[in-house]
Amino acid sequence: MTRNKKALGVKFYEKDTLAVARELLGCVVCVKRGETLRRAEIIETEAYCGESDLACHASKGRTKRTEVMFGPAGRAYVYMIYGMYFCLNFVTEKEGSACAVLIRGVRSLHGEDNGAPEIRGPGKTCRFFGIDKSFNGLDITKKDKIWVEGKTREKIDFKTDKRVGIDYAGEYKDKPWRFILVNSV
DNA sequence: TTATCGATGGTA
DNA sequence: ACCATCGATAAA
Repeated sequence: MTRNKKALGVKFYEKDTLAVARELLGCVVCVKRGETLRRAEIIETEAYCGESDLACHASKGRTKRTEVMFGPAGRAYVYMIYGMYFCLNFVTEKEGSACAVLIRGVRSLHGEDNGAPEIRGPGKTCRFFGIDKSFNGLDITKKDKIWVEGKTREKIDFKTDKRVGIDYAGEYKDKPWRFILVNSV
C-alpha cells in the first residue's frame, strides 16, 4: 500500500544529472521480459555529464552508439562492454545534452534470491534483469518493458566516491560522481 | 586479503 | 587498439 507503483516520469529525469543519480538510490527498477517481471532497488549509480565530461561516451561526439544519449530524457541507454557485458543507463537532462546515469548495483526484491540479494557491478546488474542491446532507446517513463518506481524507503543515506574504470578521463577522473546507498533498512 | 589476467566483441 | 567488467586463479 505504501508502495509507489507509478513509473517515474520525464520530469524526474530532466533534472541535473547529479541530482538524478542521487535520487535514484532506493528507487525500484522494473523489467518485464515475456511473462517474467523482475524488480530491484537501486543501490549504486554513476553520473556521466555530457560532452564536456571526458569519462562520458558522448565526449567523443555524436555517434551511432551515443545517439540515444543525445535524445530526450527518460530513455534507456544500453551498450556492450568488453565484448561480454551490457551496461544500463538512463538518459537525463534536456534533449541534446547527452547526459546519463549508469546503474551500477541493485538489491533484488525477489524472495528466491535469498542469501545474496545484492548485485554489485553494472554487468551483473544487466545479467540479473536479462537486459541486452534490444533495450537501447526504450522509453522508461511508460510501464512497458522497463521503468522505474519511486523510493520504498523514508530515509536515504548515501556516500559518494570516484567513478570506476575511467583513468583516461583527465581532470574528470576523480570527480565524486558515484553514489552509493548506505542504509540497509 | 589483494593482484593479476584471460575471455570476448563493438566501436572508432 | 581501446575499453564505464567479471570471475578464476595466484600470491602473500
